Amino acid sequence: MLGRPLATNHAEIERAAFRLFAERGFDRTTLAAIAAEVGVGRRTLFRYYASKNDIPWGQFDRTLDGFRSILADTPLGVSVYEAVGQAVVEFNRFPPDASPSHVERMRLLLATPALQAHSVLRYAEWRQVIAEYAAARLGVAPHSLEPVLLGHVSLGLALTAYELWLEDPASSVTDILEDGLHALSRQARDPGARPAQVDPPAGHPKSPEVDQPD
Amino acid sequence: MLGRPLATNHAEIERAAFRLFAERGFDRTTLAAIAAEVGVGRRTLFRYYASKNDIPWGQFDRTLDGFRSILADTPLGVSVYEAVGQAVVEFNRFPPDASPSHVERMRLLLATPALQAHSVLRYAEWRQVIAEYAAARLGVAPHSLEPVLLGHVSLGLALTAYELWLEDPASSVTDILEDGLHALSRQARDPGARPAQVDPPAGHPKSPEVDQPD
DNA sequence: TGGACATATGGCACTGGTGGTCACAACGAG
DNA sequence: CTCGTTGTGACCACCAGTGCCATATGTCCA
Repeated sequence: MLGRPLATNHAEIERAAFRLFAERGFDRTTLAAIAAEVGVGRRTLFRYYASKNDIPWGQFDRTLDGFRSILADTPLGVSVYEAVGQAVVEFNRFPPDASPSHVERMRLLLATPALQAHSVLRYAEWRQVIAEYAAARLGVAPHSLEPVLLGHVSLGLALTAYELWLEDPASSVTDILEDGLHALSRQARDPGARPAQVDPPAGHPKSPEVDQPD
Repeated sequence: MLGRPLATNHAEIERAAFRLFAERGFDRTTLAAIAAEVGVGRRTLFRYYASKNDIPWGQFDRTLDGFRSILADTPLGVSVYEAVGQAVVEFNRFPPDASPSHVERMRLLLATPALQAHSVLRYAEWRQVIAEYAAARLGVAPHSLEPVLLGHVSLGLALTAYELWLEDPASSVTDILEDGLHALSRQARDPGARPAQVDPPAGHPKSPEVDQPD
C-alpha cells in the first residue's frame, strides 16, 4: 500500500451510525455525532459515503453484482418472467433467524421517510438490472415496454413484501413474495372475476393540477 | 376576508419557479432566487409550499381528491383490477396537444434525481388511495397483500408509461398504459411461454451487504 | 374616524447537510 | 532521509429548512 492508511472503514462507520440511529432516530442523528463516535472528522465521512442517506444502504454496488449473478445463473428453460420472479425471490432470501442487523437496516430504510425517498435512486439501478436481463432475453431494447414494466412491477412486488413483512416480523419475505407472484398470475387468468384476484393494475399520480389563480 | 391579503399565490410562484428551473436547472435554482423573482420574502415561500421539492408537484391534495372521485365513479360490474386499471388510465388522461406546462412538469419530476426521490412520498399517498378502494371492494384490510400489491403494481405501470412517454413525446401515455395493462394480463395467461409476455415480476433490492472490515 | 382584531409578511438567527480547498500526516520506496 | 503518494481534517461557503417576532394590511365595530 502506498500513502497514508485509512483512518476507518465502512463497517466501523455503519456500526457507529446504526447505534446512534437506534438511540436518537435517523433525523436527529447528525453527521458530527457519527464522526465523533467513529473518531474521525466530519468531512471524512463524505469520503466513505456520498451522503448521510447512503450510510444505511451500505455498499450497494456489491449487492447489485450479486443480483446480476443470480439472474445470469437462471435457467433458460423458463420464461423471462418466471426467471425474474425466481431471481427476485432468491435475491431476497436471507437467514430467517440471524442477521438482526439486516432487520434493523430494512426497518430503518423502510420506516424513515427521508430514506424511503432516497432509496428510489438505488431501486432505479436495481430495476435497470432486471430491464437489461429481460431485454437481452426478449431481444428488445432495454427501454421498451416489457423490460421497463417488468422492472417496475418486480420492484412493486418486492416493496409490497417488505412492507407487509415489517408489519408482521414473524412472517417471511420469501413467502409473501411467492404469494404475490401467485396473485399476479391469478389476476390475468380470470380478468372478469369479481373479488379475489389481482388484475389490471394501473397508473400513477397524474401531473399536478395546473393552478388556478387563487 | 379578515387580515392582511395574500402577497402571491401558488400559480404565480410556480410560473416564476418553472421559468428559473428551465433556465438554470432545478438544483442550481435557489429559493432566494425564486422569492426575488416573485417579489416576496424567502420565508414566505415556505407558507405556500412545505419544501422546494414540493413546488413542482403543485397542490397535489386536489389531484388526489380527483383520483378518489374517479375510483368512486367506477362501475361495480367489473373486477377490482379492471376498475383500478381503467381509473388509472382515466386519471392520467390529459389533452394530447395543449398543456406544455404539464409536459414540463412531468419532465422535471421524472428527470431530476432530487425530485424522483421526493416523489415517492407523493406516490405513497396515491397508492394508499388505490389500496383503500381495493380493500373496500375485496372486503379485506387495506394493509393486506392484494390491495398493497395492486397499489404498487399500478404505480409501476404508471411510472413505466411516463418514462417511455418522456423518451418519445410523440407517444401517448394513455396508449402506453393500455399496452401495459395488456402485457400484464398476457403474462399470466401463458406463464410458460418463451418470450413476449409479462409474467412473474419479482423482488426488490435486498438489504445491503453486511460490511466486512475492509 | 379610530382603535381592536385577525392574518400574512419578511427579516433574523440558527441548525445541519453538502462541497471545495488546502496544509498536513503517515506510509512505502529509493 | 527525502520524496512521492494518498488519506485526513480543519476552515470556509452555500443553501434548505425552521422558530421567533415585529410589522404591515386588511376588516369590523364603536
